[in-house]
Amino acid sequence: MTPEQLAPIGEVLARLLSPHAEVVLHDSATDQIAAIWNPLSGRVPGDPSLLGELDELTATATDAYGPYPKVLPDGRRLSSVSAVLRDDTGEPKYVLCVNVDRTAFESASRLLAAFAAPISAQPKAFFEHDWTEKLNELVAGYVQERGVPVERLSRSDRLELLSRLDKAGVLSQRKSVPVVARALQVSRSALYQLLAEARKEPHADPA
Amino acid sequence: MTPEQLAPIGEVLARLLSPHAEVVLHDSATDQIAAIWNPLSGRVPGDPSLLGELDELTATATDAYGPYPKVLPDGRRLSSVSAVLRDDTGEPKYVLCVNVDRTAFESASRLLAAFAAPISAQPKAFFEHDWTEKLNELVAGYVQERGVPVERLSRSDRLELLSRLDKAGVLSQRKSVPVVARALQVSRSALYQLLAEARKEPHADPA
DNA sequence: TCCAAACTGGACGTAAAGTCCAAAAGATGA
DNA sequence: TCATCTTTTGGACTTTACGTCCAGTTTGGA
Repeated sequence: MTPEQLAPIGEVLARLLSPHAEVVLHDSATDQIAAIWNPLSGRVPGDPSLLGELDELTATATDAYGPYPKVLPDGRRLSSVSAVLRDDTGEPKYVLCVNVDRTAFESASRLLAAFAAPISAQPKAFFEHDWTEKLNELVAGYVQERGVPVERLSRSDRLELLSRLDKAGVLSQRKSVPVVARALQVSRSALYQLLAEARKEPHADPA
Repeated sequence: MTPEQLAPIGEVLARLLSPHAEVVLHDSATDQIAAIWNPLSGRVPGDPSLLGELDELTATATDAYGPYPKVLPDGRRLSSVSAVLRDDTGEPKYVLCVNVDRTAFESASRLLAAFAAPISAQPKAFFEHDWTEKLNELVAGYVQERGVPVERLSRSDRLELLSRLDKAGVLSQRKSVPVVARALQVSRSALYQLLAEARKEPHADPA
């Protein structure tokens, strides 16, 4: 379990709570900040952790702490939680802290009560109702794009096209496999082979 | 990196955001829920994850996804983020998801815009191609229409709702049956019985 | 309270979904 | 042209999801 492996967690939490929270990963060996996302406190990796009290932590039943209150030098109030992460031997290795700035919520909550307006949302039109239609469109589109009829598409063409179909969800439609195979003019076996390949190497679309 | 080692993170996040969020740890090997804290969705460990292609994930620059929108069967709207956790070899091993119930915030969307706004739908691709969304929308819509929660719908209500779901093509989506059954809160068997009935008597829409 | 209708969990047969392989068909280059 | 490498094919085979069925239990009304 390395900081790199844990990074997605920090990243994702920072995003979820942005801009009202910071996420800090402390290394308990060095007692320094190993990584930090969206720092509210202005700290950077390498800074001392100043959490010292790992001993306190080890006393408790669970490795989850908080939420408990904190205050920043500038007066902002925080809610904080901490998770102790242990290595395979059970030794504490990292401490992950999330600090949420409550000031925004507090002031908001005061103003909130008055406005209780419902929000109507537009259900989007999702997957094509008739997936064969979708299939046809995609195939036709591709063929036109290449100016080559299906039966003369190269292997890599088929790979690319199949990848698109897969991403469009056509293949997660019931009983679609044989139909798709016929559309691409390959055998069912070949389809699965191509599919395995297509899914391995995601043919990055320029998005 | 085991679920046990990661447990404190889940615990701590659930506490921090409680009662407005659930935290789910997916095992990408089995595509099942390894652990869940404060379940809003009623899922339990061992349930299928319904995460889509992990391959898609490998394509991206970062292992952090979201926030993106979701809807629960009961109509609550969620903000979700996901973090992909890899083992030493770089293989995806777990996916940690945090789902925050936004309904409380939505009524204050203006004030809390910063919190609720960054809902740029992006990783559409990686959660199973959105028939679950459709399912949720339809169920939520129906529930709202009747003003009765799912678990108290009458038989004929369920029949009607199921008919809609069927017409919307949800049931011709692979692996959807158990999910739909759970959404309607009936057993798989009962679902098939209802379905047979629904298909016999097309509950004529006035079209 | 009792009955009939409905639901449940599980067993079961079937049909797709996927995997695998040996042989055929195409490519490639000397 | 021949030898070799790659890809495709058809088919056998395993696994997974679908759909049916049934006995036992629950539920909602009369």
